[in-house]
Order: sequence, then C-alpha cells, then structure tokens
Amino acid sequence: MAKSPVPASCSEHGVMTSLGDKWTILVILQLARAPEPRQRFSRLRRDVAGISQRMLTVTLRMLERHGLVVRHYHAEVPPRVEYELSPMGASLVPALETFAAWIATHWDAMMQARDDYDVQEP
Amino acid sequence: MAKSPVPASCSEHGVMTSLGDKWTILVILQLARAPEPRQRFSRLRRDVAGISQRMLTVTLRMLERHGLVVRHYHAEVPPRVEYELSPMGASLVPALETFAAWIATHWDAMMQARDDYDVQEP
DNA sequence: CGGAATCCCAAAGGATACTG
DNA sequence: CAGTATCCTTTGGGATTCCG
Repeated sequence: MAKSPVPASCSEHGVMTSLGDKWTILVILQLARAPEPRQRFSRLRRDVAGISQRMLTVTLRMLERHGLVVRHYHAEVPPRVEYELSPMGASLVPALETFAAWIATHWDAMMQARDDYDVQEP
Repeated sequence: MAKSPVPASCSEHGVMTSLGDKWTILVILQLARAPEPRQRFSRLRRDVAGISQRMLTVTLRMLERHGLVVRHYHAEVPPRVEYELSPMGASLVPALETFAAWIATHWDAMMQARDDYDVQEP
C-alpha cells in the first residue's frame, strides 16, 4: 500500500479489515442472540462453531479494545469472565443481522450459481 | 475443522469466509456507487483504493462464480471487459451500505476507545 | 487491455503446553 | 476457567512476467 495518498475510503478499508473478519461477525452475533446479555468464555467457545480458543481470545480482545464489547472479570477461584456487547456494539447488531438474513435467503441461489459455473468452465 | 458435525450455522460461516472478505465488500460497494452500472477492470483497479490487479481478478471471479456479478466480455482489440452487479448482487448492496454507514458513524468513537485502551494497559 | 501463471514472503490461524 | 506463550502449517496477497 502507501501508493495512494490515503483517501477518505481508507476508514472503511481499515475497519473492514478488522470488523469484516469472519470470527468477529460471528462472535458479535452470538453475543447478540443469546438470551442472557452476558456470556462466559467457555460458552462462546462452544457456541461459535469451529472457533479455536486462541482466535476467540484474540477476537474478544480486539472487540473490547474498540469499545464494542465489555469484559467483566470476577476474581474468584476458579476465575469467571463474562462478555457482553457495549451499547455501541449492540448498535451494530441490526446491520449484521441484515447481512446474515441476506445470506440465509440467498445461500441456495449462490450455491446453485457456483455449481453451474463450475461445470461449464473447467 | 471437521470436528463438529457441520451445524446449520456453517452456511453463515462459509459465506462469511468469502463475502466477509475485505476486498469483496469494497468491490461490490464500488460497483454499486458508480453512476454507470457497468465498470471496466482498469477503472475498478483505480477506484478501489489499494487493491492489486491480482486480488481484483480473484475477487471478481469469485463474485461472478457465485452469481453476484456479471462479466461482459467484448472481443475487440484491445479487449474490453465490463462488470456489473447481477440482480442478486444488487440486492446485497443495502445491507453493505448499512454496514458502511455504521462504520462512518462510529469510526471516531472506535478510534477513541482504542487509544484509551492502549494507554491504560501496556 | 485484461488477464493468467509463477514466485515468494508475511500474516493468519490451529495445536499444544503451561499458568494465575 | 480463562487465558498466555510457543511452535508450526496454511493461506493471503504483492511483484513480476507472459499471453490473447
């Protein structure tokens, strides 16, 4: 990069790199969909399909760092940590749910298009 | 992966991996925002800030493969190729614009939160 | 002009082991 | 339990060159 003088769209560009990440979106949706607003680390680990413990840690840290998630640490033995969406994080949820709904609606058509494309052009 | 028996959320998971990609979102938005519905390769290359020729090719191929973009090839000399959103691709745009609008609105707050976080915890 | 192919490096991310 | 640290493999993606 550093070839164009950082246009205005660079803010979008930068956020897409982090927020557009697969795990980020899935973790936020999981936090939003669960009945209880606060979720424990191990629960998220189970419910976000396929995420590794490392990526969940990294993702939650990034979200906390940007003010989208609040981390509640309880200094007990064994320790208990809960995560919940901040008001700003919660305000992002509708956009993500719209995105997720679009996927659910068009998933079959996209897979069909992909198969058609693949049989035609080898 | 292949540890959990591929739950229903795997569709979201799978699409996020491709559609959630940074370049994919930026290319779709560029195709949607330009006044002319059809855009030439070289124009997209210029307008999508920072994208390499390789990634633009890969991204457009993937979008075409999934039925979100239509490729118009004109066998002239020199050849001319135009891309435009399919109806399905266009139907995704509102969701992405909502996402982009959220980013524009909350960008400053996120950067502020990030700076606050960074000075506190070294 | 609009790619495709190759090369190659840097970053992402999984597996494992250890700790407060 | 909720991480952190390390290692190591896989992937992303830029640079370059060549082709229709």
